[in-house]
Amino acid sequence: MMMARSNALRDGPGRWPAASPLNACAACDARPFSVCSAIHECDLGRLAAVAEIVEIAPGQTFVDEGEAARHFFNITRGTVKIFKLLPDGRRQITGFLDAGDFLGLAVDRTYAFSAEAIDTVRLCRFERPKLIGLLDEFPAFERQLLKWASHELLAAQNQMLLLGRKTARERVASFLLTRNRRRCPGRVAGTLVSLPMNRTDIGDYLGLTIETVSRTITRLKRDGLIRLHGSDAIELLDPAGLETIAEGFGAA
Amino acid sequence: MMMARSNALRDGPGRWPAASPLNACAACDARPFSVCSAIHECDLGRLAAVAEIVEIAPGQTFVDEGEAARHFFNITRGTVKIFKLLPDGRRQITGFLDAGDFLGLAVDRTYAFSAEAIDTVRLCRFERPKLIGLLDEFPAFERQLLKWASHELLAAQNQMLLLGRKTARERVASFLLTRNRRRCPGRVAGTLVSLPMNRTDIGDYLGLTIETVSRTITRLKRDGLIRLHGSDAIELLDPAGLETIAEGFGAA
DNA sequence: CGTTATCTTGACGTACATCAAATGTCGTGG
DNA sequence: CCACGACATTTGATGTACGTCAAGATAACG
Repeated sequence: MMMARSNALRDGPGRWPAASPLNACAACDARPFSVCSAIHECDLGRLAAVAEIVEIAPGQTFVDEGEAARHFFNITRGTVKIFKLLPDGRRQITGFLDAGDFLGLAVDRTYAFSAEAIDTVRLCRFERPKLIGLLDEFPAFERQLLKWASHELLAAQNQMLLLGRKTARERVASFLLTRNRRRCPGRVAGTLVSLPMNRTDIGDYLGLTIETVSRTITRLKRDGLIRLHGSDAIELLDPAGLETIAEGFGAA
Repeated sequence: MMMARSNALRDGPGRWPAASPLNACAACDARPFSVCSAIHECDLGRLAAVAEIVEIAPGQTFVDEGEAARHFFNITRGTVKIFKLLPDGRRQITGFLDAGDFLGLAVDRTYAFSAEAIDTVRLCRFERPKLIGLLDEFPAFERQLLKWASHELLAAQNQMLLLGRKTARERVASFLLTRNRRRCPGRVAGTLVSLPMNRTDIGDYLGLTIETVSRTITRLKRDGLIRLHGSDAIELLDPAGLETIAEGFGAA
């Protein structure tokens, strides 16, 4: 069984600009690939009016499982981890969210998950009633949100397959490929995967221990499939080979 | 590693009534607890016009992973299993759907899952463009669908926690409780859980083998937590005790 | 350059998988 | 009603992938 981990959160709250300038949304780097893209440029004022820009320090938890759900979030910079805990400290990370990702649907009055910033995160925070009001006003926005939910559901099913039926090697290969497919602002399409999260996080995402993750990465390296650039960036030397492993053909 | 299973599907197609009477939706048993409840009684004709009532024989697959996604579905009777396969036959069941459940969101042009009837299933089938047209027409319907997607997302996160971090005993206890919490038409709220799916399905849902499922059930029985009524119904003798196990307090 | 956290590597244990066989269940037909 | 398969479930014996425990090796940092 797994040990509780040190949840070393910096207790200083992030900066919380009291109000967003009306053009904040227009200037947002993340808008092109976020749900907000559904709102026409000329209506961005309405969106900005209900958005509060918040900066979260690395390691800071900004959503607590079980708390009354008061907000939706849209990540505009950095990476967030979403997780659930068992009483003895076992943890399952159910997703990593990057710039452009929307957060807060998996809720039933109270949050069903916690969320913590991995690096410095900037996000837009929406009070739930206000955002829901916006859905009434902009049907295209609601449609986009439904699309996002579908996308997340698809990812969740893939993750269930991974957690329920894949080997450690298949899990790590899948993880690296999934990470590589993300639009990371400032990264050209290529084979260098940046991993802002640490090995413990990767383990808790893949249903493995840190040791197994480390050993598996070492083995992929030995097999010439990847190369490490520091411990937080991995180059995919043979994406096709990794794909074959990830999809479970290794055992066929 | 897991073996490919006998996918004994009856190849006879189900009955496909050519058209639905206009009052079909008004008479539907599943409407009160399905997404269709968002459409007002007086507009049910519009819904019925795009719904095709289909009956699926036990064991018949009616959605194939990778096929072009042409339909949405709403289950009105029976139980369906949703699953993903790996090339060597390993299978992960990502959900069981009962009357009132909606199916078809986790899609990206092609279906990301397969769906098979467990018992005799009756469902409403909607061509995707037509249902999407209905969303434009009835915003409340779209809202309801977003709510359903959120609900599914929440369930998916719980399942990820189960698959990634729970023991076999915790998984089976969780499964029984989740099954017991469902609205099963014709079942009074109580402690008798009906299991239309077989042990192999349960194993593939919980990320375990059939043998482990069986042994775990036997042990829960020995411990006085459950009692078997045949092999497809289980009585929860101590729901609170099961809850304690399911939530992982056993190891705390 | 120590100090400390993170990552890697090694030795060993275990929960669950695999392989194999017995038992139970149910439909079918004599 | 009972005998007989065919299949699902349970039980048993054994294997193994990954977890746990314990050091080292590296990297981050003042």
